[in-house]
Amino acid sequence: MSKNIPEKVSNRLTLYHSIMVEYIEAGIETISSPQIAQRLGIDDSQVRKDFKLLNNAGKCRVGYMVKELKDSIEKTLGFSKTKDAFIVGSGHLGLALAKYDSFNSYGLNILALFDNDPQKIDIQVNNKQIFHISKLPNLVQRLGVEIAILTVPRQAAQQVADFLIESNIKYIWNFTPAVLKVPPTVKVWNENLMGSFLQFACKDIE
Amino acid sequence: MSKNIPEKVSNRLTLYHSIMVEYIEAGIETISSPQIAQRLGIDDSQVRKDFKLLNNAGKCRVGYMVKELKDSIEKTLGFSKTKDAFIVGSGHLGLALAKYDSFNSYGLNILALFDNDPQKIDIQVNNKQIFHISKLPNLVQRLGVEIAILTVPRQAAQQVADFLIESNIKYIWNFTPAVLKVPPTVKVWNENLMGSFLQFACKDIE
DNA sequence: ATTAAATCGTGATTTTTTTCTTGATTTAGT
DNA sequence: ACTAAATCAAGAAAAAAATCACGATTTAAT
Repeated sequence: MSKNIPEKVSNRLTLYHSIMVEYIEAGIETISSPQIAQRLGIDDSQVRKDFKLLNNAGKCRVGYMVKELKDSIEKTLGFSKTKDAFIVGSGHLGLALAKYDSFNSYGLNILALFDNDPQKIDIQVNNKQIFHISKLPNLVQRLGVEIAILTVPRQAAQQVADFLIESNIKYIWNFTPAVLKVPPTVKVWNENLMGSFLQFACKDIE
Repeated sequence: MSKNIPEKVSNRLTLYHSIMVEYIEAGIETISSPQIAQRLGIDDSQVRKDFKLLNNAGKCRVGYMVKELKDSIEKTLGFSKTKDAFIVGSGHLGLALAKYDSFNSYGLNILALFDNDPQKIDIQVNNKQIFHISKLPNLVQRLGVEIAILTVPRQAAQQVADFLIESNIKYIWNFTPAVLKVPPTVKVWNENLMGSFLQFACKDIE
């Protein structure tokens, strides 16, 4: 783990992982690189190169063991390392993410949500409580949480981010369209929903 | 438009766009490549190369006109081209996306939602109606919709995708973790939430 | 007017990523 | 056993992306 896997590779690995899950459900034990490549529309040597990173040898004329591949991907991407996180902003998106149980299988554990709207406080969402944002610094410290998932409105994003940083949050997964200003000690991942989609949609929709 | 802008560039362009919006709100009229580069942690020549694609000349010692840049980005990424879409799957994520008004400013227009749960039918979400999935083929044809946003559970994903394809949907924005099998005439964009995040989160969280 | 600093534009360089190629290996069929 | 087809492995080549470097230009300061 932490071999500093490039983003593109990590992306492909999760796609491979989904295919492995599907194959296991279907009771298929081996899979070949051309099979995977065709499914994803990429080159089969690309797939083999990626698997090389996992130190997972295949067998000529047969392919790779599905179960082993799945395990290596999980190990490499750290699915089993639990990563605690808070969702900050309990609007539609925040609530949807709180209810999105798939996060758990990737090791992302949502502990609680926050909002500044008094109406939302103390509501339970998928067994997670919504707290007033003022409670955040204390909970960050007590629970040692380093990751915040930011789902507040764009206008509030920077201000809330500043507050998170003050509260000692180290990683911000930014679902807002704002480009946050942060010190170098804090890492931001911009989840740029539209960016990639526009590319996809505009390539040939004229 | 459709200069076949690489995904990475398109991603950066949306980030630049957000910064432009911020600058306009702040009443700042010019912006320089080092300013932007520092904000995003990238090289300033990279920013200039990207702007080169927009045919938007800067001025030495001054920078670029914020308003012009914003307009060029919008034109290049096709914000003004309305792209109609259906949301298929009215669970938490589908509903959250239906309520996510930012889509509109990028030209993505959600016309309606679909589900197979009779309890959800006819509910209005952000002025969009939820229809039974059986109504989809007809509406695709009548409204000429080509894009579907797939937010059903993983187990149902392939089956629903097959139905969409039969119904003549051409672009699937796939929010499920399933890797869909589609014919070459249909394009899938996998919104791989966890893929990129894992990379971000695991790089130094050990 | 002169100088210094900031910035653009762009060609060259480097790095990264992808694709191509070839040889070795394994399996299945004859 | 022999042959043919599928597949992996790994190095070479090509393509794409990012960074570097430097001359030209503009502005501000002296």
